[in-house]
Amino acid sequence: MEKRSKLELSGFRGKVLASVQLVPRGRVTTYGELARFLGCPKAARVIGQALKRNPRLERIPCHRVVRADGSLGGYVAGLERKKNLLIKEGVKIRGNKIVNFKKFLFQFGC
DNA sequence: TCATTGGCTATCA
DNA sequence: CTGATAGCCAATG
Repeated sequence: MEKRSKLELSGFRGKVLASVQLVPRGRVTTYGELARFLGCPKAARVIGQALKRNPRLERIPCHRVVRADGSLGGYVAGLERKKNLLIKEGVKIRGNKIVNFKKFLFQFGC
């Protein structure tokens, strides 16, 4: 085992954070897709934990991560904040869900 | 070991 | 279509 910097996080969290950073602006991903990409499709909940436990909120675009059905899910800084950011990126939102969500969905390995 | 969690799927109104 | 509800499952602390 190599020694890791303090900024490096343990397995799952680190993977999640790294993967989220791969999501370009104007696109969104889901916890489930992330989990599947990491190899644990059922670990979607842990993805959320990792995102909320991120080392730096500004560094991780957690606002680009939403639920599988397009609902915003949750956000440390408040759902309104997340909504606002997504709209700013060009995502249309109705209520607490994304319109044409699949259209903005970013898939890993594709 | 237990409790917690920013979820997922399925089902119903 | 939207929303509300019920089980499930896996990592973190």
